This record gives sequence, structure tokens and C-alpha cells, in this order.
Amino acid sequence: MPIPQNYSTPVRMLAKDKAFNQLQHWIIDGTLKPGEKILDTEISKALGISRTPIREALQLLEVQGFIEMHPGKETRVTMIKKEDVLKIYPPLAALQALAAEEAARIIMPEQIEELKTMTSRYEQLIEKGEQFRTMACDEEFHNYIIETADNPYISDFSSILQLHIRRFKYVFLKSDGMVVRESLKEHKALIQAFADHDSETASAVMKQNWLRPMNEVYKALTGEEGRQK
Amino acid sequence: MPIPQNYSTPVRMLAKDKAFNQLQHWIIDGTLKPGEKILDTEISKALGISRTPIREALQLLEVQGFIEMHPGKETRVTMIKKEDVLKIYPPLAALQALAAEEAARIIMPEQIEELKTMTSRYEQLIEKGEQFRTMACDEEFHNYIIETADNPYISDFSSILQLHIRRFKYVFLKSDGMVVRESLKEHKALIQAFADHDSETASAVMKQNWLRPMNEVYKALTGEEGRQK
DNA sequence: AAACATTTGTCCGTATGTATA
DNA sequence: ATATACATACGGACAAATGTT
Repeated sequence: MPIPQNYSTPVRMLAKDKAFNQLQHWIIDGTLKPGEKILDTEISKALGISRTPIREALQLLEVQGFIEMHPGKETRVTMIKKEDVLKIYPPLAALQALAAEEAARIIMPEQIEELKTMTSRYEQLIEKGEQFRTMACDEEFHNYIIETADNPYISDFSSILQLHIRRFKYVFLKSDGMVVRESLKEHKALIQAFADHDSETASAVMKQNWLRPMNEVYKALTGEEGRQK
Repeated sequence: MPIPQNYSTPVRMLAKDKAFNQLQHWIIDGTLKPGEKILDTEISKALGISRTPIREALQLLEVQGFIEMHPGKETRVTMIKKEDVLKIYPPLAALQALAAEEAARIIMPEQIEELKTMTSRYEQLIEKGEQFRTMACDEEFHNYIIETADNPYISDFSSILQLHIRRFKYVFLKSDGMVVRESLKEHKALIQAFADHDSETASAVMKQNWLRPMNEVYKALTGEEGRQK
């Protein structure tokens, strides 16, 4: 008898989480625009959820920097400027560089093989011009390194910053994409540094792997050079 | 006629904020111990606040990593291990190093003077052996640099990590102190790097200024353990 | 200035789910 | 296994505060 094992969610879907996820998506993809006023009663009716979990979700989004709550006055989606890209990427680059530094110390041979596999897939996807999947593969590569570093503070902060980058791209570039061939070289250099357990090089390469895209985005938007080196 | 200007708080004290601050302090100073179970009804009665703002405060503390909420089951203060010190300091060092890097680029002469003033006070306090004030002065110094870097992501993450460090010290060292003369030299080196607008040096010095205390704390703790057993 | 309309903040009751006997 | 106690998640009503006419 076929037992329906792994009947997915042993945790019931909390109303708060549902509201949180929905609102976060709406803010990131621009459905809720920067500066837009948020009325919890409206959201409540729209989602068919009472105000309590809605308010809880809003508070979490405030901590993440997606909305601003002015007690007793109003709640708004946070504004976002083109120059903000220069504030979001550097901390992310610093944290990811640290993750690479740590990973280089403790990574195991099997994990390096895993990264190599990802990278060859990455290369193939670039060749085929599959923008979306290429990006997903890049993200997977970075997440694997973060996991290897095994530090919840790094991973928590990193993921928040990545969400802000995604929002930034949706708002100003109307898409999430933008992968460059240069990145592939850096990934290969990273793997070599891991194999050598060379933390310093791993850190430096990773930092560049994030700051280069920042400068490209900034240049595309303003025509000016961002922070060079 | 003496007008009572600046009648302090134009913002009413929200019950949620009151609960948040109180609980955070209790967790950091060890009144609420690691692993301790938290009942919102108890907290509610203890603080004379209804359960809703209590629950809101708890959720924020969860995001900050001070408590764990298991939906429908229980809420507990997060555990903390001696080895965690090796996970908390490095991201903080990385972010503060980035702040120093940025500050070195954009700092103004007056701000450098301000830092010099703080540092001479720092030196005097060390001489006098005023542990508590020395620490406060050190914190002020770092916060000023963070402000100078002018990046909300850096400052937000930094302050959370600093709270975790404070908790760690209270839990394992029964105090918050521990300042070393070595730090003074580093502060002076930092100021010099700022004056030279030498981002690279500023970053490196700042990183060491945080990693050195980490190693001292860790050594002190593992040493204690060795003697006990 | 004062009463109104809105929106937020808080309280508490109830239902749902979890652990224990 | 069932029933019981209990803690949490959610809903809806009330109170307080803002700014508007």
C-alpha cells in the first residue's frame, strides 16, 4: 500500500507567515511601491486575515528595512534611491568575503567537487544564454559557500541584503538578471583558493565578485563610475 | 519665564517598546537565562501589559536571535555556547572594518579631531583604571566611526552583533568589561589612517581591533575550563 | 478651537494545536 | 488511545492618538 509519506508541511501555515511572505514579495517586485502608504485594515481585508498577524508581519518587515512604521501616524514602504546600491552591496561583499575566508579553512574535498559541478553547469548555462537559470545557479553557488561557512549571523544578514538587492533591481532595472562572463572566472578562482585553503585570496576574489556587479549596475543607471577599488 | 523646553519624550512610550526593551535587557544581563522557557501570559502579568504587545516584542527578539519561537509549541531564550564567540566577532569585525574603510574615504578634518579628543580621554581613563568608563568611551569611539560611514545596513547589523557580545560576556564572564592597553595603540593607528585617507590600513587595523579581543575572550574561557577539569 | 473621521495601539476572549496523564 | 490541561495563534472590539474640517 502506497503510503503518502512526506505529506509535506508538518507545520501549519501560520497566518502571520502567509502575510509576511505575501507582503515581502509585493514590496520586492514593486507591486507595493516605494513610499506607498500601507493600511493594515486594507491588507487585512485583502488577504482575509485579521489585523493582528498583519501587524506582526509588518513589524518584521520593518526590522528588515522594507517598511517604516511611525507609531500612531502611518506605515509606509521605505523609499529607495539609485545611490542606495552603493550602500547595500559593500556590506554584503564584506560578509560574503568573510564566508569565503571561513569556508577556505574548513571546506572538505567533496564540497569542492560539488562547487566544481555547479560551476560547470554555470558555464553551460551562460553558453546557452539561459539568463534566468544562470542567475539561479550563481545564487546556488554563493549559498553553498555561505552554508559551508556555517555561521548563522553571516547567513541571516546576507539573505536580507540579497533581498534588498533584488528589490533594487526590480525597481530600477525592471528585472532581476544581469550576469556577466567575468563572474565565471572569479568562481573558478574561488574554487582554486578553496583547494589551496588560501583564505586571503578567497576573501579578495569573493569581494570583487560582488563589487564588480555593483559598479556595473551603478554605471548602467547613472553613467558614472561607482567606487573604484 | 522659564519655559520647560525640551519636555523630553514627544513620542509616547509604546507598550510594545517597553516590553521589548525590558525583555532584551533581561536576556542580555542573564536575568532570563539561555534555554529558559518564556510564557507570554507570565511576562504579560509581570509587566502589566497585555499579551499582544508582548508577543510583538518577542517576535522582534526572535529576529535578533535572542529567543526561538516554535509555533504552537513553546518560546525559549536561545542557547549560547562558548564557541559562539568565534561566530559573533568575525562578522562584526568585517562590518566594522568596512565602516572604517568607508570612513577613511569621506571623513572630514573636524571629525578626526573629535576622534582624537575621544582617544585622549580613552587614554586617561585607562590610566585611572576606570574600567566601566573606559569601555563606554571605546564604544563611543566605534559608534562615531560607524556614524561617519553613514550606512544603515552596517550600523543596524553591527549593533545587533554588539548586543550578542554583551550577552555573551554577561553569561560567561559575569561582567561586560575587559579592556586592554593594546586597543589604545590601534585607535591611534586608525586615526592616522583616517588622516591619510588610507582605507586599506584603516580596514586592517579595525579588523584586528575586534579579532584581538575575541581571541582573548576565547583563550580566557578555554583556559578556565582547562583548570576546572 | 472643537468635534469628526481615520488609523493605529491595546486588550481579551476563543479556537486550535501540543504535550502530559 | 483518550481525555485533560495548557500554551499559543488569531479574531474582533475598544481605546488612544493624529490631522482635518
